[in-house]
Amino acid sequence: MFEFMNTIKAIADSNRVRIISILQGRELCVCQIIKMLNLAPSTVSKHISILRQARLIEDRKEGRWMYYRLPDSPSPPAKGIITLINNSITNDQQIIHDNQIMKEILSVSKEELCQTTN
Amino acid sequence: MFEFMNTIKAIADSNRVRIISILQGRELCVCQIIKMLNLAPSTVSKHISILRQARLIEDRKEGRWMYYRLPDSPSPPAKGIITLINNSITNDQQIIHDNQIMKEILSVSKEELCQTTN
DNA sequence: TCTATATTTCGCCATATAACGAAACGGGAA
DNA sequence: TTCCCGTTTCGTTATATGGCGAAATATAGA
Repeated sequence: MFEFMNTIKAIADSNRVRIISILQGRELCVCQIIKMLNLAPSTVSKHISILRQARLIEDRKEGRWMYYRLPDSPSPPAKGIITLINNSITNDQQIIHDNQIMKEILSVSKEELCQTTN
Repeated sequence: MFEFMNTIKAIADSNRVRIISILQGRELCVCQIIKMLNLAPSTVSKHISILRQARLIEDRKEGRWMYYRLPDSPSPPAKGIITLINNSITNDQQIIHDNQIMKEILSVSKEELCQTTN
């Protein structure tokens, strides 16, 4: 029960659902997620730590950059919830918009992107 | 997105997950749910109203009693979440205990049960 | 009508949570 | 080492949430 509730509470925030959604099939660095959500870096970092603690995302460090992705082998609750999110919000306006923004973000080099973020 | 988040937030509380779980395959009146959760009637009523507002439960009034059950035709998010709950916590200690308590509750007539609740 | 009882609503309090900015941390580069 | 920059941690603030008891509501029965 604790693990299940922990996982549910991790996605009981729309910004965290947006992070899970935008990580479908790709890996992103924190500065890209910050740009997408348009929130303060400290706020986004907190959201990410909650998702990671619930094992809904995994990380990889490369130099100064942290990359996040959906787990390669998600736990049963994580798998169920990621599937639920995908099935529930694919046609959502916000999610469609996020994907458009992400296209623009990915068209800019990371060096250029990050210097305007902090 | 709003509907999905509303449904997720509705189950982002373990007492409300316990209500959904104990309503599997049956209809219960409020006093029985109060007994099961061992919380104040006003608290349980609030939990129930949140679940109802999210269309995770339906009600039926019979005299002074309100009966609640899972929806006959749940909305897509409700269906997904109810399934997720069932798959995730069937072997949970708390849920097993709740089912035992519910057996005892159902063995008592409602008249006897409710007079000790309020 | 009046009373009793099941449930809900309201008001309050304590705690949890999301947001921010400032400061700390960690790794690359000068 | 020293500086820079991406990220995280910390402290604060505003709002949301869960809990309770008291009062309101609704209905059955005397």
